[in-house]
Amino acid sequence: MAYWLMKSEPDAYSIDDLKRDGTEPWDGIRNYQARNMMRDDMKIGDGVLFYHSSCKVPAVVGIAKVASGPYPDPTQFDPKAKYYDEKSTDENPRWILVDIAFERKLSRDITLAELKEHPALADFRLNQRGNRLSIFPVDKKHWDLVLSLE
DNA sequence: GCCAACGTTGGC
DNA sequence: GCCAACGTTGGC
Repeated sequence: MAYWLMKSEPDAYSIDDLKRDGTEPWDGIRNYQARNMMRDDMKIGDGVLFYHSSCKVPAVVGIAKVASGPYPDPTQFDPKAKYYDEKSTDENPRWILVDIAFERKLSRDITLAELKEHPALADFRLNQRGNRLSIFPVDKKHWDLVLSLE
């Protein structure tokens, strides 16, 4: 079983939204590296740290899991959707996603500031400069460490 | 709102 | 294939 971190802006889609919905197609990802991970590497049951980005207090706020295999992001085919891609076709879809299922909220938010303070997390991807990727793999040791702070 | 990082686009 | 311009992400 592998572990991942997925970012979401809480104004757009928060951990409470995922709790309400239960399962959510992770649409709107328009970055090839992130797409490739969803398409090739994420397996049903993998653990996901749910992270709130671009907000007042960036933090890991919950745990989710991968809930489907890869399939085409439907928003790429909808001309009215924000994520419409005119170059994408049914035969050759460009954007692939997986479903994410709510598991639980953390008993408290683990803030980015707190993660940065932890010496053993210096090589955690979230703490590194220029980290813009919205999905990335998490080492088990980092997964365990982050959750040990809860 | 600023700025650093970095991905994408398009001219050549 | 190079690289400048531009757009986006995301912390602060």
